[in-house]
Amino acid sequence: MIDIKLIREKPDFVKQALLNRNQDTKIVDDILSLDVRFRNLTNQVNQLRSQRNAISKQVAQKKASGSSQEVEALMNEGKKIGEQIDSIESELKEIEQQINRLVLFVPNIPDSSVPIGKDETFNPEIRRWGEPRKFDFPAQAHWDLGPALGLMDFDRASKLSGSRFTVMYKDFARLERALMNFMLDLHTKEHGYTEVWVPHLVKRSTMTTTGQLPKFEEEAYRIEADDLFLIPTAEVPLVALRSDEILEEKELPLLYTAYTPCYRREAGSYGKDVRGMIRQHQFDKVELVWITTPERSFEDLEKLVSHAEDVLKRLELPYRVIQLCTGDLGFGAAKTYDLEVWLPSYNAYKEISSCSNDTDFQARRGNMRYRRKDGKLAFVHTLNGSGVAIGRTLVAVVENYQRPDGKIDVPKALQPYLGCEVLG
RNA sequence: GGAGAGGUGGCCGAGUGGUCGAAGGCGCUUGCCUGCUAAGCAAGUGUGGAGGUUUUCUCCACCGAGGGUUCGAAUCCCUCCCUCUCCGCCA
Repeated sequence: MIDIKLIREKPDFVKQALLNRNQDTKIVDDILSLDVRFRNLTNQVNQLRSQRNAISKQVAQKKASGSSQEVEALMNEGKKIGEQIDSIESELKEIEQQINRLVLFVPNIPDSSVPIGKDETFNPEIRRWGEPRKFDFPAQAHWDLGPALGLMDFDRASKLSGSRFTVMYKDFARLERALMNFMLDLHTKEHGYTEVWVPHLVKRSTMTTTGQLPKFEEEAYRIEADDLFLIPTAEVPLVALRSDEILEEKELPLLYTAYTPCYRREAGSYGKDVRGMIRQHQFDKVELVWITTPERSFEDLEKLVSHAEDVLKRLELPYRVIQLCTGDLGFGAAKTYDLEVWLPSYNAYKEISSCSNDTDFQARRGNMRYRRKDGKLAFVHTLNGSGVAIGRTLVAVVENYQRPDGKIDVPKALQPYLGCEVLG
């Protein structure tokens, strides 16, 4: 969440940020009017409390030295003030709850370096790497190749679980596992990340820290009996790992990586990417998370992006980097780069990683602070990025490395993990 | 699922109705001392909010959360949440 003081002191700035995100600004006015009332009542109640505290002190003194009449009078006065306090407090509490609820629905402020635009058509391309392969035979989509090889099974997947699920066998199942290990090894051995193994079911408060709740509850799978949520990304447990803690400046930045499955209801994406395993209710991903300081978080984002890019470079998959404009930015993000890999079946670049600086947005929600060298406390900054989505990487490898005979060449970087040069 | 214990400042830990925002210790900061390091000595050291004469100050809140009793609650009562232990079940 953003600092309520920012709304209080620079409401026009916040409204402009919302407009840049292509969103309604009414929420700012709603919060402002509640806040005025809140501060007004706070002052009233503080004065009354101060009076009551003074009376209570006198009671204690007079009990030892004064007359019982004096004590009686003071106690009555205190009681009257107490009644006034009670009535103001109940109103105050209600207003505070409303403010807190609303503030959780305000998105992060886009960084000043983010281009302004109303939707994804305004996302600038930052750079490209590699050349899309020219096929001298009719290239197939993975949803044709996979089943033809007997390694991908969409029919039985839907028998088991419905749409947007996949079953894989033998070499493709191994490929999934190889990619997982390849990515984790790369990030831990060469990029300095600490591998973490995390729960896949998390509490409501954990999902609130990272911003999935309360606004996007309908997109998450929820276990009703225990009010637990299936994580939509390892970002959730990795970022919240250090919530409600005070870190030392010298231990920052913390670099975490984790492999997890990701579970998404994909509500509202009907008709999108319905073929193959591009958009699934369950997919594997290796996630990268930084917990860092405000001074360096934007530089760190560049590093994080380069770590995700390194995965695609080593797999020799053509990709491009785009920056999300204000209108396309996620709820918690101040700045985001997407990596898009070349997919022959789409004849286009397709998102395979999203890397964001959430600044102090998640840190405020999760109360994640650090003690600076000068002794002051400040909120940390959190970054997250896919390093990268494994299912889509498998698709990219299968489609980009396909051969005329329908089998798949294994990228050099994966050969040690698979122990062979051809799949199928 | 059954039974029990517990949640106090950065950490540990005392504190059962009135100068308790909270002893003590550790840690941290600064100074002194010291060939170096360590140790030692001294002082300081919670967070948040509102206001203001805005680098000095005042007030308020906060001892898991919420309610209650009371003139007054870390302390008493109720509800909830969380953690841990033992038993049962179980990969």
